Amino acid sequence: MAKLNSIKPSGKKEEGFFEQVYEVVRQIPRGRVSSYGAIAAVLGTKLSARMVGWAMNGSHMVRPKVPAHRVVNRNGMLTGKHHFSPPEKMEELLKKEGIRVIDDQVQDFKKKFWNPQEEWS
DNA sequence: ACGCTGACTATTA
DNA sequence: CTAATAGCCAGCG
Repeated sequence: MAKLNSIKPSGKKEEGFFEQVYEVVRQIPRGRVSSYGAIAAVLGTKLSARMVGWAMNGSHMVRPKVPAHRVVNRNGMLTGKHHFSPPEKMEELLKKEGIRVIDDQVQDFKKKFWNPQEEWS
């Protein structure tokens, strides 16, 4: 385990890349899912979707809560489900939203895919 | 200031 | 078809 902290909100306002990601993810409507690459593209870092996922790391403590469970990888796989608490909560939430999740994979992901660029001018 | 890590993505073997 | 590697950007020690 490398660093357990990674992101630490030490009272300082983390204004920047993170808040941007949170905003976009919060725009995701219920019953829809998005991908890191798509969000990254809106932020301008489409070449590095890693930053998006990393930002999500802080989404857990960010207020208001960020629907990170609606964000999956390009394959529709719940790669970040292990970062939830508990991880099974992610697919459970998605299922409740009407999204079919089988084997950590979003069914009809392409159909449920929500493009942030559409809502994000 | 330099280096490392990271919930990804695309390309090459 | 599956597996492995490279590229990417931003924050923290």
